[in-house]
Formats: sequence, C-alpha cells, structure tokens
Amino acid sequence: MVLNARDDQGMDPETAEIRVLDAAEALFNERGVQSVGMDAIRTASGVSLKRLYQAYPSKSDLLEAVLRRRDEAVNAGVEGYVASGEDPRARVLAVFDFLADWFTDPAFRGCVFINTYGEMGGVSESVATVARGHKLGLRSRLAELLAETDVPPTAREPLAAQLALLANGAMATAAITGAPDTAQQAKAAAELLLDAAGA
Amino acid sequence: MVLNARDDQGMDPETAEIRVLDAAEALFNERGVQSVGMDAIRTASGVSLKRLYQAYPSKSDLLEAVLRRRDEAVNAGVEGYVASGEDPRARVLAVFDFLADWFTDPAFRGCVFINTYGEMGGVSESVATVARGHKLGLRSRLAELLAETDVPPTAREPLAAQLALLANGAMATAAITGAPDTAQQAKAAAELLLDAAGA
DNA sequence: CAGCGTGGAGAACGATCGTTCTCCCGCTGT
DNA sequence: ACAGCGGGAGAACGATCGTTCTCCACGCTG
Repeated sequence: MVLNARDDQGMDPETAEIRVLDAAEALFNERGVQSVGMDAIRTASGVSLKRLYQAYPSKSDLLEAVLRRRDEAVNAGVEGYVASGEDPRARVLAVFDFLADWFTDPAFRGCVFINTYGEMGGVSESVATVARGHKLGLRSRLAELLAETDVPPTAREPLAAQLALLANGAMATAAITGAPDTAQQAKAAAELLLDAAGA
Repeated sequence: MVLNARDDQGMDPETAEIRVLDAAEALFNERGVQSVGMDAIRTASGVSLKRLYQAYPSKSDLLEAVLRRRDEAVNAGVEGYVASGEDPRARVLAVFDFLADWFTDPAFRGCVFINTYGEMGGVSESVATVARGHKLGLRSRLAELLAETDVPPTAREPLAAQLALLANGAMATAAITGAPDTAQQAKAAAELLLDAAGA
C-alpha cells in the first residue's frame, strides 16, 4: 500500500523527494550544475538512482525542480523580513536585511539563479526562463512594497528596478569578493535612493 | 625558421593564439565553459589541436588566458569611455556608458567573470582568484576616479563599492532579463549617489 | 633528388556522465 | 508457506570530453 507506518530503510516518496532536492540544491550551489553527477546526488541524498529517476525523469527536470523550490524559498525568506518591517520604508529595506543574513551563511556561494544562468542560460531555455521569472518577481515585489510608501506612482517602477540592481549586484559581489559588509553597502545606497524619491 | 613571410595555410604562432583566444572567448561566453569542448574551439579557431595544446597545455590554462585577456579588454574599454569624460563626475559615470554600449552587443550574455565564477568558482581556485581580481580592480578604479571629484576622502571607498554594486547588478540583470535600459537605470542611481556625496 | 622536421587531420584512449538494466533481498497478501 | 512485487546496490551502456598519438603531406637543407 501507499501509506504504511515506517519500514527499515525504505523511505516514503515524499521525504525522498525532499532529500533529493536538498542534496541537489546543496551540491549545485557548491560546485555548479554540470560538475555534479547524478551519482553524487544519490550518495548525498541516500535515495537510490531508481527512485531518483522515478521522481525526476532527467537531470534537467531535477534542476528545474530545485530552481522552482529555491524561488519559493527565497521569496518566503524575503517575506519573513518584510513582515517584521515597522513601516512601509522599512519593509522595502527589509530585502537588504534578508541579504545581510543570507551572506553570512557559510554555504553562501551567490544567487543560484545568477550562477545557473551564467552556466547554462545560453543553452537551456528553461533555466533562462526560471531565472528571468525569479528576477522579475523580485523587482515586482519591490514595486508592490514601494506602492505603500510615499514614493510617487510614476517613480515606483524605475526605483524598484534600481533597488533590484543593488540587490543583484550585492549577491554577485558578495559571492565573488566575499566582503562581509556588501549587504550593508547596498542597503545604505537603497536608503539614499528612497530618500531622494520621497519615501 | 621562426620568421617567414607567409605559408599556405599554416599560420604563425602569434595569430594562432589570437584566433584561439577569440574563439574560446566567444564560445565560453555563449555556452559556458564546461559545455564547450576543445574540439569546438579547434573548429571555430581553425587551429589544430596540436598547436592549441602547444600554446595552452590544458583547458584551464586556456580559460585563464581568456579571462586575463578579457580583464584587460574590459579595463581598456572602460578607460576609453573614461577618457572622453568632460569632468571628474562624468568620468566616474563613464563606467555606466561603457555598460550601456556593451549591453547592446547582440553577443552580450553577461559578465564572463560573474558567469564563470558561478559555474566554477566553487571548484577552481584560479577562476575565483581572477574573478575576484577583476571585480576588485573595477572597484579601485572607481575609487581613483572619485578621488578627482569633490567627494570627501572618507566617503570615496564606500561610494566606490556602491557604484560597483550598481555596475555588477546591471551586468547580471541585463544578462538575465535582457531589459535594454538597465544601464541607464544604474547610471541614474549612480548620479543620485554622487549628488548625495557631493560630487 | 634524398632526407628531415614541422604541422594538420583525425583516430585513439581513458575517464566521466546521464540513463537504464540486472540481480537480489525482504515484505505483502492469501 | 509461497508467489509476486517494489525497491536497493551497483554494473552496464552509449555518449562526450580532455588529452595524446599516429600517419601523412609539404617545404626546406645538402
């Protein structure tokens, strides 16, 4: 039957998928996509190749699933910081607090969308699409948050794009240079832009 | 002899190296590093595998040479725009004019240092080092240019870092989203930061 | 003209990878 | 207890890749 209590080492399909996604995400983040073999994912996840291919018929399916889940996780992480913002301006700036926290993660190696796009965006249309969707999502979330500030409506979209530029630049720069104060620099610049726009 | 006029199809080692670097740079830019085989570089450059391996004993040597040449080319491209700046402030902002021009290149697929770092920075120390050097070089060039403006000395380094954030964010964002006005948005933000710092 | 060495084309080699297949164990239902 | 099946470990397969080797054609020196 599908639902049983617990067996010796077989795990139910749901947790198997989670372990696969966790392992693949960690390995892709660490070494990139192409240099991670399915065997390494199998070893790291403890899920056999057979079940792995049952859940994700190909490596690119798995990659897409990893990216989609990461998209949601990043959005949720941002929302966590946004929710704790005291006023509309602080809620916009919360994005940069999220970054500051993220950058201290020892496993931080940059934004998986920027990295994966750089590795395969020119060759894999699905990777390019997911990366584009993620970055457009961040920009429109910023525009939404700006709509609750005193920034005039016509200034919102351009300002959201500029804040997104700062955020993406911080991700790329923090990954490459490892400078620990990158997020704070970006936040300070964002504050200036917000001030200038009347927020 | 080493120096002769011109033979039928054999080419002198110097132009062979240039053709190899040109071909490798274009292919790496287009498809990433790992998915470009040495055979594709041989075909695209017209240089035989034997000569290719004489000049660059391994693919990572070739990659390093490509990155080093690209570093110099980008720096020279920036300097070209800087030189045409009318005043110190315009010379700082010239970096963003360089970006605007670059982004219109149909072959533009992002910054090769960001892309290659994303693909192999976690696994290849030499790639990480060259990428880091390139990005630090941009930041210190910005600091130099700021030294000629009215920005107070203590504000220079942080402001240079923020302008570099905008530039790197523009590269990553323009690559992924393809938005044509990304460089202008970054430049407008940079102008605001410069104004706020007194330049 | 004979001999030599440089360089090109591409085969060959060993490793790795994505994907599939084989074999076998342990559980299920009757 | 036994037939049958789902799942695990890992071998197998075909493709690709980085790198090296073989073979041959050509141009120069005596």
